[in-house]
Order: sequence, then C-alpha cells, then structure tokens
Amino acid sequence: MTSVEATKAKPPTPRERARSQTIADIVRLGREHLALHGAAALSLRAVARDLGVVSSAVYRYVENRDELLTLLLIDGYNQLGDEVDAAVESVPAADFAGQFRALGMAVRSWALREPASYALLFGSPVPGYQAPGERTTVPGTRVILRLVSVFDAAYRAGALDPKVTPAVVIPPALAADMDAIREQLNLAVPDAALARGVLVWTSVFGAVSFEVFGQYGADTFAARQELFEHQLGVLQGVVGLQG
Amino acid sequence: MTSVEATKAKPPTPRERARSQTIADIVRLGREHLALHGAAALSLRAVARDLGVVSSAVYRYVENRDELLTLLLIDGYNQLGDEVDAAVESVPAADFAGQFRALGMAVRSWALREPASYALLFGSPVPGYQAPGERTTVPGTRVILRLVSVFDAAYRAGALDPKVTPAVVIPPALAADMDAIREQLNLAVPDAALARGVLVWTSVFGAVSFEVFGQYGADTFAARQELFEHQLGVLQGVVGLQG
DNA sequence: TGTACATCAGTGAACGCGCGTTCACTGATGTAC
DNA sequence: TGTACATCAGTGAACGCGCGTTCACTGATGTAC
Repeated sequence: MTSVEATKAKPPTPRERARSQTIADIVRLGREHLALHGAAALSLRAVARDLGVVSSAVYRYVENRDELLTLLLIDGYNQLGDEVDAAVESVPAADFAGQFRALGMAVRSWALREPASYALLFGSPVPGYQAPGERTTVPGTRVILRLVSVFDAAYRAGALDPKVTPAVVIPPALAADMDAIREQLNLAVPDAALARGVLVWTSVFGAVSFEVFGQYGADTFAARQELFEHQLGVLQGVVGLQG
Repeated sequence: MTSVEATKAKPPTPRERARSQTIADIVRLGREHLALHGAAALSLRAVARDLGVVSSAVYRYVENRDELLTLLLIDGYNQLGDEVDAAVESVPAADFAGQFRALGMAVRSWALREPASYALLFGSPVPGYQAPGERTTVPGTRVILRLVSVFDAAYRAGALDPKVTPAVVIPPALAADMDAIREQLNLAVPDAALARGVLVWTSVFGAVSFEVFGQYGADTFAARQELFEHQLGVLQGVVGLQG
C-alpha cells in the first residue's frame, strides 16, 4: 500500500521462503554426505537426521532419493559453471589462450575442492540412477559450451594457428558429426580444429580425474599444479592457440 | 612312483584345486555383480547366493568384503594388462606409433567390454575402501609402464621427433619429478617428451572415460571409434611419434 | 476484526528389505600310523 | 589295508544395523468471507 513494491512479481510468502530455505539445506547436507560416503551411499534418512527431522518429513520436499541426486547433480554443474564463467571472464576478451587456461584451472580447482561432487558429475555412473535429460542437459553442458565458444571466438579472430603439428585426416563419419555440432552451435571453426577441441576437452577432464581420483601414485608427482599447467600449455598448442 | 613327475613342485591336491576353482568362481561372480550394480553395491551375500552356498561359507575363501574388492581390482588390472601387452606385441618392434595406437585401442575396447571393471579401476574411488598398495601397485602400473617403455624405446631408436609443436617450458619442480621417474624406471627420454608422455597417458584415459561413463551425449557422436582413433592420432603427434 | 476452513510441515509407527559378520555345528575328505 | 584322528567346507541361526517408502495423525500457519 504505502510503497510501490506491488510489481506483480509477487514476493514470496514466509512459507515459501521457509520452504526454499529447507530445500537449500537439504541440498547442502546432501552434498556433505556425498563428500563423506559417496553417491551410492547417499541416504534420505541420513539427510533427515542431519536436518533434525524425522525421516518421512523430507518427502515433503523431495520426491525420492533419485530426485535428491538430480538436485545435487544440477547444483554441482551450476557451481562449476559459475566458477568457470567467472574465471574466463576475468581474462581480457582478446587473450584466448589465457581464457582457455583459466577455464582449465577453474575446473581443476573446483574439482579438488569438491571431489565428491566432481565424482558425481564426471566419475563412474551411479548404478540404478539415470539423470533426467530435460533438467540436467542445460547445466551439464555449460563448461563444454564455454570451451567451444572460446575456440570459436579465437578462430573468428584469426588467433587459431591453422598449421598445428602433423595434420590428421578426419574420416567422413567423424566429419558428419562435426558438421552437426557446428550447425547446432552456430560455429565457424573448421573440422580439424573442432575435433582437436574435443580432444582438448576430454584431455582436460582426464588430467583432472587422474589427480582427483588418485590415479597418480601417492608421491610420483609432487608438483601437481605445475604438471597441470604444463598440460594446459601443451593442449593449448594442440588446438593452435598461440600465446 | 612310476612316472618322473615328482619334481618337488608338488602338484595341487584335489582339495587345493577345488579351492582355487571356488575362489576363481567368486571373483567371476563378483565381476558380474560389479557390472550389474556397481562397486558400492557389491555384496558378499549376493555372491554367496549365486555361488549356491550359504552366506557365511564365502568367509572360508575371502576374509571380508574389502578383500573381494581387492581381488577384483587385481583381476581387472591383469585382464587389461594382458590385453594391452598382447596388442602392443602384435605390432612390429620398430613401429612405435603403431604400438602406441594399439595400446590405446586395447584400453578402449577392454573398457567398453567391461565398463564396470573399468569404473572400479579408473572411476570414482569406492567410499570407505583403500586399496592395499603392496598387492595392487604392480598390476596397477602395467599399462603406464608399457606406454612409457614404448616412448622410451622410440626415443632411443631416434623415432621421437624432438621439435614437436611449440615447446613449453618445464618448471624446476616438475623437472625434479621427471628426474625421479626417469631414474626409477631407467629411462633415457628427456623431460619435455616425458612430460608430454604423461599428458598423453591421462588424455587416453580421459577420452575412454568420457565414452564409457556417458559424458558424450546420447547422440552427439555417432562415429565414436573414428573419434577415438583421431584422438590417438593427434596425441601421437603431441609426443612426436611419427608414422 | 473475527471466525471457519483449507493447507501445509512435521510426527511416529510400521512394512519389508538386504547387508556384514560371528559362532557352534555336522559331515565329508584327507593323513599318519 | 584298516583304523583314529585332524583338517576343512559348508550349514543355519542369530546379532544389530540402516535403508526407502507409506500412512494416518496432530498442530500450526495461512486464506476467505
């Protein structure tokens, strides 16, 4: 009445605020359980206990265990996506190589900070759980879309060296896949560079996964940060980004 | 008595043969359960059921659940190691690039055939389980040792192109790690190539993991075999293997 | 401003399930003399 | 070759546990008139 805030974007009622607060708490507690016991052991009862509530009460907020997994998946993708976006945007628009390295390092540092979420998103599939594509595809593709957009912008700016190492032929079937991707994402970058972009993508996550999942022995690599940055440097060369 | 077979390598008694047969059965059934429900859900009771035996009986053969996991881990590493060895050895000794590609393709085809074992070895760690290094290190390093030996042999034969793409500097801390590795494994290959070898290693597994763990969307890549072979071809160039 | 009703959060008991692991036991198979 | 004993595989009952999910319920908070 007195103020002009009746902008029809109806402000949340106290109940609604309490409700979304509780859902946020559930997701947070779920993430902690993920970190302690892994996705397969994620249990609604345990989350209810930590929430200080009887186990059946969480069913007011979450349909079942699988939906909690879905919420955690989406939450993880968005955390990672936000950090990657911020890292890339902190680099000058013309420094494509720097943007690529910032992206890679953002992925690594988030993964090391949240190994359980990383494992949920990029590790072994959770047995018996199938992510609902309608809800996870958009957040789940943020990083790769960002990576591709860096490569494409670099190409359009003439910053992708076309004569990278020994050229490797692209078989027709693979070229067809590349065409589809290029069309769907409105890209300019040609087949060879696009295919190398895919390799770079999987390689970045391969390096991060080895480190997070403990595939490097306990003490084979002391200089892991340097190793990763070196890997990024080489990968940058693979796709022809100079700088 | 009648024959000369008392060579002191005492032949197994019937009981001993039955025993190792049963252990082999347990491992085989465990692998099947892994494939169906994942490592976290691996249960001794379920294995006992499939073995047609009461649940407490498996404790005659396996100390506890963790030991079954260890057996499966070792079994998986050795399956993979055997296939990789066979693939590499089927290529002429002088064709280092061919050996590398054979290794990569052997990893991929085993992983696609045994996705659950692959997930156990290279996916998210199993919560609460710590592999006993004394038993798993040797089988667990077979692939990387084989890969390194291909690179080293190529280097010694002068088949590693030293002027690969833009050279990337190796910081001192990383160089120290490389020195230790070189000494421990008796290698000749220099820092730059060794570091690129590590990248190639993690990249091969990164590409395989993305495919096995379903990170590529359902239909983004139809030509997965071609994609992987292309990736191997580029990686081969990264480390300077010509051919 | 006050009353009557609807909505929602949380309770507590219960269902049926599978798990790892221990233990005292029965019988069959091997070994020593 | 035969007997006495030791070893081993497998049984079946029991322990205590945690899980997902349903359901009828109580009480507090919101909404319509």
